[in-house]
Amino acid sequence: MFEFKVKKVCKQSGARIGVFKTPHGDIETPIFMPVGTQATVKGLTPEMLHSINAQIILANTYHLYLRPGSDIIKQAGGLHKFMHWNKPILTDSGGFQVFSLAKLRKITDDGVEFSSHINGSKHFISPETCMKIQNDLGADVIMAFDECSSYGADFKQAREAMDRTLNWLKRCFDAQNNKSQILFPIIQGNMFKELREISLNNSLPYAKCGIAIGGLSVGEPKNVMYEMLDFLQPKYPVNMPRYLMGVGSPDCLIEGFARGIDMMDCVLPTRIARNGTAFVKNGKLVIRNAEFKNDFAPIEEDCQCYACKNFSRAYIRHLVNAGEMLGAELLSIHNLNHLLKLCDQVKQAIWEDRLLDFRDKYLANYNLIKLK
RNA sequence: GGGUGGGUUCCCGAGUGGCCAAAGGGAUCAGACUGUAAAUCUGCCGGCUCUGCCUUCGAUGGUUCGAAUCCAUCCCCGCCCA
Repeated sequence: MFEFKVKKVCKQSGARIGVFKTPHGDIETPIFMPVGTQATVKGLTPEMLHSINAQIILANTYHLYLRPGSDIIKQAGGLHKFMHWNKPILTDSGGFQVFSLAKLRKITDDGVEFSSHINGSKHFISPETCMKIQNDLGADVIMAFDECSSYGADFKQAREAMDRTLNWLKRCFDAQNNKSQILFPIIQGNMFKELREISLNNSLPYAKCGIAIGGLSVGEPKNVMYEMLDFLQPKYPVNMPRYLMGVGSPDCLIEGFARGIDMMDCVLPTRIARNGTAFVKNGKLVIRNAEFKNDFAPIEEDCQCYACKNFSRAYIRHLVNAGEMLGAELLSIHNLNHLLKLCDQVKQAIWEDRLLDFRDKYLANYNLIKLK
């Protein structure tokens, strides 16, 4: 039911164009995946997501398990039906929440005991229960339950988290027998190449059609992340998608794809949208700032998204500053569209074997916004 | 006309002799945000030649070593009575 075909490898970088076949449709890679943690990409209806050509979205095991409960979603007929999204879905395992909600949990080899961030209630998630929850949710791609060590962790801590992740991976693999879902292992190992390599090699037996790189973009300098991706690039199997988790600023997207990554996700476009910022080709515009109060041009002149075709910076700034939800919505549409269009440009550059030229040109203009 | 409550830094509002350039909130302005505890958070928010100085709490004058705070007069505003 799952298959990945590489259709083109960029001679300049090794970046790939591929098609990832899933039960809910084909995904053309490289692709950016909007994040919809709580079974909704905040502010956008599925129709809006279709209109910007979103191909696959994320949802989150931890959050949906706590609320409304995976039983409810199972009862609804699965996530796709529940949220009216008929294209592919990927559910993250909750491993990242174990990391980001660190104060609320206790990790043992068996699993993670944690207090709900919503009401403090006690819960326990093991690799097995994580798989059960993700089975109930019914996403196409499901993620292994992993432990993400924090940036700055020493070798021993990183090693422990990596070992545990591998140990848990085997258990996830054994517990997962739903043929309509594909399990992605997650490579950990913090900033230690040696550990990353061990993690990758030991994950491969369980990687049937996809593998993920976790634990990056957790505070380290970008160069450190790029170096790690460079290190890993020649080591992945060719015939499966590679998913770099949680990375998605425009520059990182290009740099990641250039290093052979096929899929990325990130909350950044929708989060900064809600906080009044728009991606544009040379960086970002803090649209809530005073300089836009009488700027009646669209966010981006040549952008074809709904927000840019119909509304001005001044209007969107007004909405954002007035706390009107439409402001966040329009910026979210724009930002997601911006990243998805960037994927198209990357794809085009790969076809034409000029991805590194494209990257260099893009980065030369990035962060060079000087409007006034 | 009589009585009464009140006028505080852009707004609301605390402060009733020194620890007050003045709590708190809002607005404004700016910054951050990368597998979403985020429509959140942070900073700034009288001026300057900025570890100090200057101007400010309706106005003016006074008491005091010292006043947004006490006294006097005046000017506004709210409420009650006539």
